[in-house]
Amino acid sequence: MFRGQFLHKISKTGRISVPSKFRENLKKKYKTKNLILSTFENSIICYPYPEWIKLEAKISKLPQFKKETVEFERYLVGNAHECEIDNEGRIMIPGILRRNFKINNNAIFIGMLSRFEIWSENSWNKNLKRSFDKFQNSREVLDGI
Amino acid sequence: MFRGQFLHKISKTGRISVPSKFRENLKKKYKTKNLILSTFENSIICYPYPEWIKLEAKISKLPQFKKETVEFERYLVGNAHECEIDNEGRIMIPGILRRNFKINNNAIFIGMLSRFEIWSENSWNKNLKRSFDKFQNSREVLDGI
DNA sequence: GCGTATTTTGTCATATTTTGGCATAATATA
DNA sequence: TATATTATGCCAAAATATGACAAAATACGC
Repeated sequence: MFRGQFLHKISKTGRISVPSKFRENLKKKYKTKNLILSTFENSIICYPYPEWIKLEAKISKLPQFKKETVEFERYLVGNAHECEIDNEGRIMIPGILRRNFKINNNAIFIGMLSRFEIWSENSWNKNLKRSFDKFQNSREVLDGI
Repeated sequence: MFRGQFLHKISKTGRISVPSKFRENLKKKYKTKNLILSTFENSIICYPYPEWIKLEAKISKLPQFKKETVEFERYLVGNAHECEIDNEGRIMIPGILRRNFKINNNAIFIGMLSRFEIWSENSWNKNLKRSFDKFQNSREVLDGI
């Protein structure tokens, strides 16, 4: 499970090291060094490759010419970049994602159990504030399960 | 599988390099350098040659005189251009397609699993905004699948 | 606390990918 | 047929990604 929050630096070439705890989980649970980075709200969302494949299997069954499903596919798959963790434990975040999310210096990794997110420090801080306000509501969701 | 998003430049003569990841996939999975480009919504849609052949097989089973299917066929098949990836990894986008989609300087490649799309930067950005609004909803669709 | 091991970061060299330019070939147009 | 337009092949520059190594920072055991 991916848990917790980590602040890491990005190199000029767009490389950033994945938190070692996340790497450990990837290895043990998923037996992979591969991630798919895609986009969700204001962050980059990272799926272990096997998790993403499950998702993709579903997507590939959607109709190819129906407007809504095509838009959805375009969005989700069109933003999905595969990347491999190197020997130093780093990934390269493609330039286009870095630009889209204005991730320059520091980034924040957020564990989300079966996946994790990467935020620019700025938007995380903004988001955090909003989240705190909403938190009171969203926590009640759990009580319903 | 074709995934991700890539911003590339078009030469004055209409050539553009196909993202190397896409080329890799074409080689491994389809063992071809040939694409069929056609039109779909506001973009150029690109099929690996073998995928296009499958599509043609489906299309040929459609009723031959039904208004909607004929129009669809005319649109998709009537705009289809075959093209080959050259030694530098580039294709030539036929002038007629470039003009139709106002693709001048930059173009964006969008991976769509079994195929990919080429957008002018402008219309992609416009489309992106619309999609963003819908995304929150469409993503929840996945939870239901 | 201190020393050791691990993790994260920085830097450099190399390889790959993308782009630009130009000369020639093919095709269309007058 | 001559001319303009468009397409292709080839080479090299520029931009970007990757691999390897080592320094700095952090975590961990005692």
